[in-house]
Order: sequence, then structure tokens, then C-alpha cells
Amino acid sequence: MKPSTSIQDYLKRIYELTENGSPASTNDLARELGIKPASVTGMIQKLAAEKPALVEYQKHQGVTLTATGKKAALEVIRHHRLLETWLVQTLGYTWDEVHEEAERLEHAISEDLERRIAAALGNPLRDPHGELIPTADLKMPLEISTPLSALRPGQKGTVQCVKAADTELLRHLESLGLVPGARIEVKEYSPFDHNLTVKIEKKASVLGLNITNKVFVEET
Amino acid sequence: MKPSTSIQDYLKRIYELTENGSPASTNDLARELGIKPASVTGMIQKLAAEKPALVEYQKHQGVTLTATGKKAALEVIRHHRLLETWLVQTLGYTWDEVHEEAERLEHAISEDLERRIAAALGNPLRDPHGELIPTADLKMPLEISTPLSALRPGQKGTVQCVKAADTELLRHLESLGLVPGARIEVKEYSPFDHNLTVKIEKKASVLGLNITNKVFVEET
DNA sequence: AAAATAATTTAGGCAAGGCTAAATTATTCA
DNA sequence: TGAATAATTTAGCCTTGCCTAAATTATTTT
Ligand SMILES: [Mn+2]
Ligand SMILES: [Mn+2]
Ligand SMILES: [Mn+2]
Ligand SMILES: [Mn+2]
Repeated sequence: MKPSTSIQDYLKRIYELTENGSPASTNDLARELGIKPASVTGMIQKLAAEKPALVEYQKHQGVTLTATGKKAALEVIRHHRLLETWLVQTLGYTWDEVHEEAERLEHAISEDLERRIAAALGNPLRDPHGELIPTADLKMPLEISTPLSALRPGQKGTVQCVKAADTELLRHLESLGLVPGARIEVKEYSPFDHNLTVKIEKKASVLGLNITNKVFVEET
Repeated sequence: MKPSTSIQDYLKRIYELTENGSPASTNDLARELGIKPASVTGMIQKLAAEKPALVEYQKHQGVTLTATGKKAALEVIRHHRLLETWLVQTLGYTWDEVHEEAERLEHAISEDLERRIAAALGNPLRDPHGELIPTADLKMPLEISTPLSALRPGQKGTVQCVKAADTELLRHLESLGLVPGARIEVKEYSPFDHNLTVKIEKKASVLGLNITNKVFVEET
């Protein structure tokens, strides 16, 4: 059976929060989902009790996805990213407009429509933010890029992806030229605030951690 | 506030069942929605109690839409028919494959996406079955066609639309050439079973009421 | 005009997925 | 190490939208 919309959203957030290797805490999950922590505990317990279980869970220790849960999460993420790509490529949406729409449609499209959209787009590898699209057999390709915040003066690279959904932030990044494909070079590093001075294509900008943590580059 | 998916489905069915001018009965509504009559009574009472009311309702007398309810119904129907058109025109769906998909997506698309799809399609007037698409300001254009079942030998016309969602039926109609645009001429009428012998383009077929009631033609 | 039948409504319940308030458990700090 | 604080869980409740079974109301038939 296909998981409910709510469950799909939980699994997707857990996937994102556990990408760093550590379990997702109840509170973080609650914040991301916009649901009260008490309710999140209830749902997590339910997901852990399903047969087969969708998550691994020990009280107070946070939650991780089982293989089954991970597949379900990647299914939703594939839908989301294909939809974003499709909205941008065929209906003229900009990268800061697509998130909300995809957030609802991801639960409503059939596997058939997913396939047709993917085929019509030529089975794209990345979405408009440069994020990797899980494959049709639900494997997440290996991301080769690193956060811009890890680069130091002298290092150069190409922007691969931007991990952000917020409209305002995306518009700001676009105005800076900080979009997938942009060539960048780190000029200065300021150790106390971790600001980086970065030359983007031709223009230099000073970027704080809030930005450099969300922009991923392939060093060259 | 946007009505829930369930409410949208109720309003859409009530619209369809009241197109003939008479109120929709609890039982008919239940059959169309695949919901038990007892549950339908409950929902109808709720819709009538909303402020502003979405339906007009008197116990045992059936239900009709208020102006507010009608607008909400036309909104859903516009979504449905635009989506069907879009699936056929841009993703290669056939007219018998689109209904289910549109049935889910109609509740998930934003007004913005609705506008963009309509614009991309050139603001179409009819969907793949030839059914009229409500306008952007939610008026239903006047349908000029009449059921094929009302025609008698000697009368000729052009198929305007087919009121059917069932895959098998649609495939059958297509195999008969009974699709929007087809030129037809009624050759014989059989009074006891109401069968019509109809020449469709070049080929003649004998059609029962189950078919002739669902095919709408413009007489010429 | 009863009686039989069909349609509709009421009553009581259930599952999903939220919430608040209170209780408990972990963690941090003095 | 004990107290304060932060995180998490439990308990009890609510809304939505459905269900079944029983009761009621309309409509047909005889
Ligand atoms: Mn979602
Ligand atoms: Mn994206
Ligand atoms: Mn629907
Ligand atoms: Mn249609």
C-alpha cells in the first residue's frame, strides 16, 4: 500500500535530516514538518510499528529509515524533483516558484505519470536547484560536490547545487549569480565569522555561513 | 478557505447530477461517489450548514448547489478538464487513460498552475472527450449539442462530445470512430430497443441507448 | 387505505492525524 | 553531584470523513 501524504512527508524529512549520518531528533523533525513534537512522537511510533517497519526507533535516541522507509522516501523525492524540473522546463516557472507546487503534486502523481514526465524531460539527473534526482529504481546517485563553506582562498570550483527551498533566499542567490554551473573562486576567508569572499564569474561577494553552507561546489 | 478533497468531489458530483435541472438524490450521489448513503446524508447536512452554504437541502427532497457551491464545483471541473487536455496534448496519454490521473491532480494544482496550463494549451474550450471547459471566471459555456439518442433516420451531425470516463467504453467508442469531430448520419431507428443504425464517417454501426445517450452531436 | 418496499436519516463507532497540558527522561551547569 | 534546563513522551481530547445497524419516512402495489 502507498503511504499516506502525511507519512510520505515524514519519511522525506527523515531522509533529509539523516543524510549527515546521524539519526533525526523528534524536535528537528517537528520543526521541519511544522508539527508539534508530541504529535511527531506518536507518528514515529506508528511508523516503527508498521510491518515491515519504515523507521528504526529507540526512545530518546532519534529515528532513522529502514530500507523500506528509504525506498518510500526516495520515491517521494524523485517525484518532487522531477516535478520541479518539469514546471521549470515546460511551464516557465522560476527556481524560486516551484517548491510549494511540487510539495503538493508529489503525492498525487501516479507511477505512470512519473515515468512520462521523466521521459519527456530526457531522464534528467538534477533538478532546477542542481539536486540529484533519485533513479527510476530508487537509488540516490552519489553527490560529488562539497559545501562552499569548506573551501579556502585559492580554491576554485563550479556550483553543482543549492540546498534551499525558500523563495527569498533563492532570489538572492540568483541575483548573486550563485546558480548551478557558475564558476567560483574563493578569494578571502575571515576566520571569526567564517565569511568567504568569493568571485562568482566576474563579480566578488562576501558570503556568510548561512549561504556557504547551502551552496555545493565541485572543486577543480 | 479551499474545500477539502472530499467536499470538492461531492460538489462536482452534485453539479453533474443536477445538470438536468432536478435535485440530486442521496442514493444517486452515494452511487456516484462510492460512499454509503448514510455517510452522504451526513456530508450534505454539513455542506448545507456551512456559512455561506454550499448546497440547498431539504430532507428527503434531494440537494442542489448554491451559487457558492456551483463556483467551487466549476473550479474543480475546470482543473479536471484542463489536466486531461494537458495530459493528452503534452504527454501522449490517450483519452481513455486520463480520467483517474486528473481525478487526483484536480485537487492538488494551484490557481497559478491552472493558469499556466491553460495558457500553454492556448486556453482550450473543450477537453479530450469534447466536454466544455469552464472559463477562467468560472462560467460554464452553453453546450449546443444534443444526445445522439434524440436523432432519427435522415438526421446528420458532428460528434461534439462523449460523456464517459470508463476506459473500456472509451476504447470501444474510438474503435467505432465515435470521437469528437466525427461526421455521423442516422440510418435506422428500432423503436422497441431504441437502437440506432448510424453511419460514422464511412462505416455503419448499430448502437444501443447505453451508447447513444452518452454521445452528443450537433445536428447539421 | 393498508401493506410492502424503497429511500433516507439517525445513532453509535472507528481510524487517521493533529493539538495541549502534564509527566518523564536526558543533559548541562554550578 | 545535585539542580536547572531542554528534549521527549504520555494522556486525553478534537476534527474529518467514513462505516454499520436500526429507525424513520416516502412511495408503490394490492
Ligand atoms: Mn509534501
Ligand atoms: Mn529542488
Ligand atoms: Mn476527485
Ligand atoms: Mn473529460
